[in-house]
Amino acid sequence: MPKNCNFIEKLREVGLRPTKQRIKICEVLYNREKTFHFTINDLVKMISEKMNEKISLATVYNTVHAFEKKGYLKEISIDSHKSYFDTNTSSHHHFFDEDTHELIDCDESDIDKINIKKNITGKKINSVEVLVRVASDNQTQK
Amino acid sequence: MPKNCNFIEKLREVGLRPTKQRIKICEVLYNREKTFHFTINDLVKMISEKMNEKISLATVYNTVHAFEKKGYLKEISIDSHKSYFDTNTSSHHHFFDEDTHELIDCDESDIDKINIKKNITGKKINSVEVLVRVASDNQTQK
DNA sequence: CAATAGTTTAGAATTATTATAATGTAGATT
DNA sequence: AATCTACATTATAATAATTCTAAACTATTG
Ligand SMILES: [Mn+2]
Ligand SMILES: [Mn+2]
Ligand SMILES: [Zn+2]
Ligand SMILES: [Zn+2]
Repeated sequence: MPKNCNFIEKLREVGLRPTKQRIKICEVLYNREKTFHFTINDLVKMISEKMNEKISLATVYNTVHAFEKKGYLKEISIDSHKSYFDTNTSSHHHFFDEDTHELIDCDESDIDKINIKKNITGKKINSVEVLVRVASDNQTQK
Repeated sequence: MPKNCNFIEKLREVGLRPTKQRIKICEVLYNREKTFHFTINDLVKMISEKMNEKISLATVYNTVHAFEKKGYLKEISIDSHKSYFDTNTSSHHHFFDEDTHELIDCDESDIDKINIKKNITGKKINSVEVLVRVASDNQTQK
């Protein structure tokens, strides 16, 4: 965790111009110990809270999608009503807390290898991901 | 597959009034051999193609969500840009064809039992579902 | 220091979904 | 069968998320 990660270089490497807005977004997203999950709304709030300047919503959308295309971010679909993004771009599974609507990572090593007996002819498997929906234990004794 | 399924009774059983709109939606959804996946848009098209009368979009939304709440339909999240529904309400897995954006069922029996080693304290598992993303085999030799 | 290609921005446009409120209807009551 | 009432449908308006637009700005190149 270098104090001042060189996001300029990182951005250049993938052909994105290191503008101050993109560097700011990089800082919010990647200048931390652990990966995390966020919605566009979360990100906009984080930026406006942690920084003094405001960034246009369009720029946030554009940059997030540019990062997604470059493989810097991963989009997670759990709730069709919200778009979640993940700074952990590796293939992994999730718990989704239906009480808090929180996403929690689950490493591939936390789940035994998944064996799929069926296959689709002419198609190749790109990813296999598990979504485990969880909820509070005490409200289940109906 | 009775020719004229008694949707009126079915609707009454769960406390929904059997209006002609709901019966029409039932026919489109359940008067077939196999379960299937659809978006609201698909459903509206199906109704207007198969039937002569038009049903208000609001009614389609309301009815689909009423059915979902009653457990007659299940919502599937794969693509945050689209809401898919499933007339197969049992717990099952899916293949998602990234070329055609088509959802294909995968029975629980087609995948070996999934063993989750991690658990979230205080939380109970509600469901474990797998999403297998597939794509054409020949475009993968980049 | 231009010139240029790429970027940001505010605001408009689009799309999906939900809310509203007036009208209609199924089923019960007389 | 006429009337009543709660629930439904409908057209339309409102909202929310996302994308588009086109003008202003800026990082890089020469
Ligand atoms: Mn997207
Ligand atoms: Mn829904
Ligand atoms: Zn994750
Ligand atoms: Zn299905």
